[in-house]
Amino acid sequence: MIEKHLLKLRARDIVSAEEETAVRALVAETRAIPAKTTIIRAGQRLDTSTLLLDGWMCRYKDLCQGQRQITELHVAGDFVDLHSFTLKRLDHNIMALTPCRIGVVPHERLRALSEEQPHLTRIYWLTTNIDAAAHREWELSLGRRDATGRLAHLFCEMHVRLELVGLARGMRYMLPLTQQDLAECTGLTPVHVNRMLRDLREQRVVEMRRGVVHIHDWDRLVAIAEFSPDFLYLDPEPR
Amino acid sequence: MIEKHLLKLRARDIVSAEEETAVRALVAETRAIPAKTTIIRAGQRLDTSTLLLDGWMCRYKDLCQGQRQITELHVAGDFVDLHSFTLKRLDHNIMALTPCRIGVVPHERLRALSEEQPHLTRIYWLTTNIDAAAHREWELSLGRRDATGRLAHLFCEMHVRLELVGLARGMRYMLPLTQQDLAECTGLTPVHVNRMLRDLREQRVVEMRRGVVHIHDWDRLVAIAEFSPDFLYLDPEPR
DNA sequence: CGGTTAGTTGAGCTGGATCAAGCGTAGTGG
DNA sequence: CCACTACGCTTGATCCAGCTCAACTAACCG
Repeated sequence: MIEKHLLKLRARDIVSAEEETAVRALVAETRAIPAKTTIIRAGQRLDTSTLLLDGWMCRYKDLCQGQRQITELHVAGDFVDLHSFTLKRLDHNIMALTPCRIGVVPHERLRALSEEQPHLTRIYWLTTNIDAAAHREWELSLGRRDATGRLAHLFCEMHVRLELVGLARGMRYMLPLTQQDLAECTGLTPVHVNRMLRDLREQRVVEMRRGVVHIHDWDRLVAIAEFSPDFLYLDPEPR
Repeated sequence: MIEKHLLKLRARDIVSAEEETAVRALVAETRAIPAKTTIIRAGQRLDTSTLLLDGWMCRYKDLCQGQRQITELHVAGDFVDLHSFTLKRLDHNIMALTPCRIGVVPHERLRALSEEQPHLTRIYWLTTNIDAAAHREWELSLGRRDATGRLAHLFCEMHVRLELVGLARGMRYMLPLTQQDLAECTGLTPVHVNRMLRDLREQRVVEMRRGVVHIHDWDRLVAIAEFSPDFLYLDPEPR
């Protein structure tokens, strides 16, 4: 099930057979996580990182009156907190949105990798930089796109990312988020998310029902979102 | 003038004398940049990175109707686009806000460093992860803080970051941004920024006049911003 | 079949946007 | 030295996208 992770890496650079072996050797154990569990809290000291093998997770931050902002979504194949290897503690929480299977990667293995595998280290460095690019794209959404644009952009982004790991079937994919979750991604209220989803549905652009997104008109969706996949860095290049 | 950069690194980990030599050897040439110049455009292929020695720069993204979002501010000592080493081209533009002096760092030197200096590589990886943490904090601002909170948070963040490199004098520091620039950082309009600055001034919390920020009441400012410096990772730890 | 959670809709409100005008000051050129 | 210009700051009036509050409905589940 680490296959999805390898698909992600290979979309960005060549991974040799030996490197693949090194990647496979990272995971010390796998674990099941129930839905709606916060597995990592901000500030907590960490000595392992989490590779998401199956399910959906998110990073989020809270303000003291309970307002929550989800800063990134994670799908199977994502290294959810690879950055904790250098940061040692996180500035955000990590929560399972659905039941998940994770691979636990001890930091000492990453450290050994960083001493012995400079190329693979650059690839992993790259993946954290791609995470940051997604954060920037979300900053643009939150700061400058209107409500419909934010939702449309999220649907575009997730379509491309899921297709990459084989989790989209044509113009349809699973997105097991509630409207509350979508609101926390987009900086809106659940009520307004609901209305904007209705608009998009009535315009026959996208439809989201019981955790399934169905894109009726990709071009219109891209136009509404002003979506460009550049920030996902999907052209493999030697690093 | 690379001293400020070393101050930043040493706030996060121990940098040995040899490593310091390696850092100093990164800069191939220095260059002066006039104010209001976009030095790097999204998509452009890069083979050098930019170390900001003096002045102010920002990363920004545009939507097609001209709405602009600044995604991060940079001060002297920051490695403005270290991430271009692994990304090869950026998803955002980089602009000088003031006249700047920069150090040009060829990617081949970073590549050699990544082959020969695993510890320093981890430190630089860390600094790009701290950049990402700042992006997350801005996502929280843009998504969930109100206009006053966003401005207050920006003033807190810049105070801490400037103090670190010796650019704050007590509760006063230079912030050479126009109200238009502040609006592009905070996802607001210049008019609304102006009004919220007036509020903060009349409440005797902060004052910003002709590019100088003067904090009258740090505790109130922190409370309005719900500011915590955790996302800046200022406790040095071995990586 | 009753309880719980998520989605839907309506009515009214408000934070921040928009539009427009005026002001202060630094530079520029005559 | 003053007129002129340009740019950034300030303020007022009005508008609207998205929020709040509240009630209702649909789906799921033990």
